[in-house]
Parts: sequence; C-alpha cells; structure tokens
Amino acid sequence: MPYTYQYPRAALTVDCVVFGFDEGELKVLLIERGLTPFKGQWALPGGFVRVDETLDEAARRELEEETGLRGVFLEQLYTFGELKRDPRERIVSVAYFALVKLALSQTRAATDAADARWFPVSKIPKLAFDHLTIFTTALERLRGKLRYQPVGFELLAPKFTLSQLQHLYETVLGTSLDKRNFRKKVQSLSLLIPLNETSEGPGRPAQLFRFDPDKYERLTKKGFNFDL
Amino acid sequence: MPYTYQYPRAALTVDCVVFGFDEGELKVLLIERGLTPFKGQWALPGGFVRVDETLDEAARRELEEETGLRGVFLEQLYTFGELKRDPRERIVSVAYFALVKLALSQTRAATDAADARWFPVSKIPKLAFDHLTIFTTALERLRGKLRYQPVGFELLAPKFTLSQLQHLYETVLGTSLDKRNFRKKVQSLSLLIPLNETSEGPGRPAQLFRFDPDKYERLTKKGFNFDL
DNA sequence: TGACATAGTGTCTATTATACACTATTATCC
DNA sequence: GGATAATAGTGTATAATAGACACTATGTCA
Repeated sequence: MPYTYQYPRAALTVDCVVFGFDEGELKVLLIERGLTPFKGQWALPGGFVRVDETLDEAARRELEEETGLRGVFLEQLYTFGELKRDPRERIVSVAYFALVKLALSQTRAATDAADARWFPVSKIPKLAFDHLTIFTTALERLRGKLRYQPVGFELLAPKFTLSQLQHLYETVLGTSLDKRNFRKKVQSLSLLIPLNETSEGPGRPAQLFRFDPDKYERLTKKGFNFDL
Repeated sequence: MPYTYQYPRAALTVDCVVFGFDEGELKVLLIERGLTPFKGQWALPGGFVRVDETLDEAARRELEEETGLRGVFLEQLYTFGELKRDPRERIVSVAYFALVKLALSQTRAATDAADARWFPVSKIPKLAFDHLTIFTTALERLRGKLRYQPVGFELLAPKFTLSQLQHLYETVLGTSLDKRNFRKKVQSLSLLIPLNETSEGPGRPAQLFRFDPDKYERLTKKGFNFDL
C-alpha cells in the first residue's frame, strides 16, 4: 500500500449509461456484477479512474473492457458525489452517457462482469449503488438533447429511412408525430443526404439517407439551431 | 501522512464560476491566490473536497470561506479531468456555476485568498490553472439556460422592473430586443407578480415585479416550457 | 413650466406549426 | 396474374406565434 496522502481522498470512478435502439425499443446496456459489493446484481458499466488517464479515457477504457464497445458517441453527464453511494468507502463517480448504433455493434461481457445485456428502458431491473438515479438522469438528458441536437443519428445505422428516424423520435420522446409534418421538418434542415439505395423488407422500399455531420458543423458555426 | 491506498488517487476539488449583474454588466467573481501555485494570480474560488462532504456542500463551503457568499443559486456545471491541469499533481475538479443577486450581496476576501473582486466578463484577467476554460464553459451554459429556464431572476434583486429584466437578457445574450415584444412574451408566461411599488430614479417610475417560483414549479410539472 | 429621462402600450404582417387522407410501390399468396 | 398486405410518400388550408414598428404617459429637476 505505497500511496499515502496527507488528507483522506475519495476514490474516483466513471459509470456509463449506454443507450441503443433496436426492435423499435430504446435499450440500455447493463452488466451483471462479478464482484462484491452487489455481486450478481445489474449495474452500469464503469470502474475506477486511473491516475494517468483523463475521465474520457477512463470511460472509453471501461466501456471496452466491460462490454467490448468501441468508437461510440460518449459525453459527460453529471458527477455523483453523495456520501454513502458506495457501501465500501467514499466514491465519487463521473457519469457518462453513450449512444450506440445497436444494429451493428457486437457486445460481449468481459473483465469483472459476469454478463452484459441490453434491457428495454421500460424494464430496468434492480440496479446496484445509485445507478438508477444515474440512469434516470441520463434518460432525461437524452430526451432533452434529442430535440435540439442531432444525437438521434447516433442511435441509427449510418443508412436509415425517414420512418426509422420518426419511430426513434416517437419512442424516445414517448409521443406520436405526424408523418408529413415530421418529414417536412426534417427535410427543411437539409442535413440528410439521400442515397442511391432503398430499404429492404415488406411493403414499399424506402429511400435511404445518411446524416451529414460536416454540414451540421458548418451550420452550427453560423448560428444555426437544430430543432425537431 | 496517515492515509494510504492500494492505488494512487487523484485529488478532488470544486471550483465555482460566480456570475453577478451590476451596473448594466455581467460580472464574475475572482479571487487573488494567496498560496502557490499561481500565487498572486486570479482564479476561480474553490478548493479541496473533504471526504465527509458532498460535492454541493464542498462548493458552498468554499464559496463562503473564500468570498463570504451564502444562499446563492448553485448548480453543477462540468467535471474537468485533464492530466496536467494542475502542476502539482493529478487533480480533478468538479466545476459549479453560481448566480448572485449582486446588488444585495456583500463579498469579502478570506482564507487563502488575498482579495476577491468582480470582473466584467469582457475584461477577465489571466487566470490560474485551466480556469479560463471553466469560465468559458460556464458562460456558454448561462447563455443557453437563460432562454429556457428562469435563471435570469437569480441575477436580479427580488423586486425588479421589466426594463431591468430586458437589459439583463440583452447584456448576457449580446443581442438587442424589442421592448414591446419582450414585455408581451414575459407577461404571457404569467410568472411575474406585479407589486404595489414603483422604482425610483430618473424618468417615469416603473412597475416593480417579483418572480413567482412556486407557480413556475407547478407549471413545470404540467409540462410547461419557459422560453424567452 | 418646460426639458429630460424612462415607462408603457397595440396592430398589422410574416413565419411557423398543425391538422388532415389519399396514392404509390413492392412482395406475397392464392 | 390479380388481389391483398405492408409500408412509403406527398400537399394544402388554417391556426398560432413571432416580428416589425412609433407614439403617449409619468415622474424629476432646473
């Protein structure tokens, strides 16, 4: 135990709320804890911040170690510092929220985690620590961001139809939207590039689009406001 | 040095970006550091988080110790965790942003601070650590919040005129607003209670108002959206 | 009492949001 | 190969909201 300090220090962790959208549902990735405390319970992926990595680095590392996910959209959410949030000792956790193109991604359980599994946000099991509070905060943030920032595209495959985009908005926001008005609004942003491809499946094939992040960047710098 | 741990730990601090509005200007409260590092330079008020207090408690305590301020609007902003942000060792800082009814408040310098002083946001001196980054983040947040949350009232005295409110919005957002349209919009929210008092000073006395936070709470729960 | 300083007020127009229903294209099944 | 099922795609009329715009009102002070 070679690390000594003049005053007691809280330990620092990161925890990630990872959202995915699949089968018409918004889902969250949870891991089954392999170690005490709360061994066997479901929890958010996360772990201790090393002294030689930034918070963002720690979040990405833990995410990959515990779930196998890489290269996802990741953003700091809030820092939770209640005194008894961890039964072992004083632990402050910097929470992140992540968005995953679920259809494409492979997840796996690894290191310290017995299992990793996607849960619909309407069927979250009992969570370890204060992870339910963190999850709730993240869900509110996602709902808030969806309207005025182009984060929805992070949850869809790179090529998507307007119907898929609309279903995403309806599911996450819990509302129902008028098809014609939605399409009008989306198209008026001119941030979607129509591809020379159509979707497969039953019914009439649909035009596929991709989001144009560069154009969004340029417009943002000119004071443009995304709003759906 | 009695506190030893198995792994090295970052130290945890809080830093506060305190905004006030006075003489038609948006100002920030800075302290002159009395100790190394950066002794003699200006910095945000803040300090180490004790192991037996929450982050919010630490922010309020440091704010009072270093500036004498109590009972102000305080909200967590962002957590800064770059590796070399402090030259001494690895320090992670949870930043807060605070809004003060400046006209009323008394500030004083204290503990570890040689001086505390209000600076117009357009004339910020060179700041210690990464405090300029923190300040910039806070200013962006304030501008963003002003439009869709009733935070402006936290910067005004409890009794204020519509002109004062408008000037606040114009100054912080850096725009100029139409008087009649602004008043129409504000009044349509019906969150201001007219008082049986008028303002002093040159020109025609103005109706004084106060903000009704209870009504705002009630409306918020019913899905009301503040928007100015 | 006149000049100065600031408060307060309404209408018309343009823009944006909302409500609303049918036709089009593909695959499948008989 | 024609009917059916499934989903895509399209336009207009109305309501609501936002924006432009200029004069009168009320107090103080010289």
